[in-house]
Amino acid sequence: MKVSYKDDYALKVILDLARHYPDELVRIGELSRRQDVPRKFLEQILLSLKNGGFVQSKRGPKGGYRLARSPKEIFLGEVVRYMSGSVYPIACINPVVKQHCDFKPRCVFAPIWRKVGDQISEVIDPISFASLVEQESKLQERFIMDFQI
Amino acid sequence: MKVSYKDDYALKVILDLARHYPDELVRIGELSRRQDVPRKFLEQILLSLKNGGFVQSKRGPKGGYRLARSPKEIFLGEVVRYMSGSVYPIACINPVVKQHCDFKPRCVFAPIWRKVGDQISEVIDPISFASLVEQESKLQERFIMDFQI
DNA sequence: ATAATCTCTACTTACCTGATAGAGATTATA
DNA sequence: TATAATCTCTATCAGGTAAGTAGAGATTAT
Repeated sequence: MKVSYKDDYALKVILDLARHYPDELVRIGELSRRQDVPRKFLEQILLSLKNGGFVQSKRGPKGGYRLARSPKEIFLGEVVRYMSGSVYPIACINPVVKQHCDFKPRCVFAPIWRKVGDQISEVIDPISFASLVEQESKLQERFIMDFQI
Repeated sequence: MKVSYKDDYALKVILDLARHYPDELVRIGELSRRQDVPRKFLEQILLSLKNGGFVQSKRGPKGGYRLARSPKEIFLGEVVRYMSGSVYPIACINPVVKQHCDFKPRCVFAPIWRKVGDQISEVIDPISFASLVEQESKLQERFIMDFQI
């Protein structure tokens, strides 16, 4: 797994939308400004997230984006897997990729990479965007406290 | 972490050398043939592994490569970290890379990626190449058993 | 002296990432 | 119903990285 800029942008944008869930539609322009993502690039990312079933959109004036589901039901693991394709560190392990190495039955590395992928999943699968929003407001509080002291 | 072809080649070659430790010098040509790695590419990889202190070389007729240390003292984690630079999934976490994102103190993702990297380390750090050789011969036995039955 | 080996640096090719461009479709509202 | 604000879609581009190739050079056993 490698978290590219694109993936990182996607996560930040979903987190932003999670903060505004469920009331407001958020325009691409706002997301682009707040999250510091190039606008035209963000358009593509949002399109992809829409196809992935993570966000919904509305066109025209007063249009914008919002999450397709509650932030409680969107998990970091899902999004990462959708954006970056797999959580495994090598292609031969990814079940989607047909590619297989010739020595497979006797390869001592395959089980290790499988385990690595599984460990990654155990970290990121249980984390919901609702929990991240909560986490964030705690960090924010502490930040303000530190500032006042 | 992403295990590229180059990284994968490096691991296979070290495993091959571990099998021949400590007696024999193994020539690039043999390694290239056995591990199915393009010869000129392998030359570069071995040079890099030499600079990393993993292998030693001898030139001239009867020259070749061998491990610089016992396979018991060479661990998967070391080699992966040396070859692919870092075990963390995103650059802002890697302590070597100075790059930092502006929102750092309030970023809820950073601790997650840090944890992912740490989990990866816990999987690959304790695995020695000696244990992989052992593992491999067990697999080989079972393979022959299955074949006879 | 020769041949076999490793050493070093430069180059090439293809693909991927991050980003930009611009025309098109939809919708609120004056 | 005209207009402007929004999302939608596809093409293109620049730069970097991965994978691999090439060839001249250094060392050493015999």
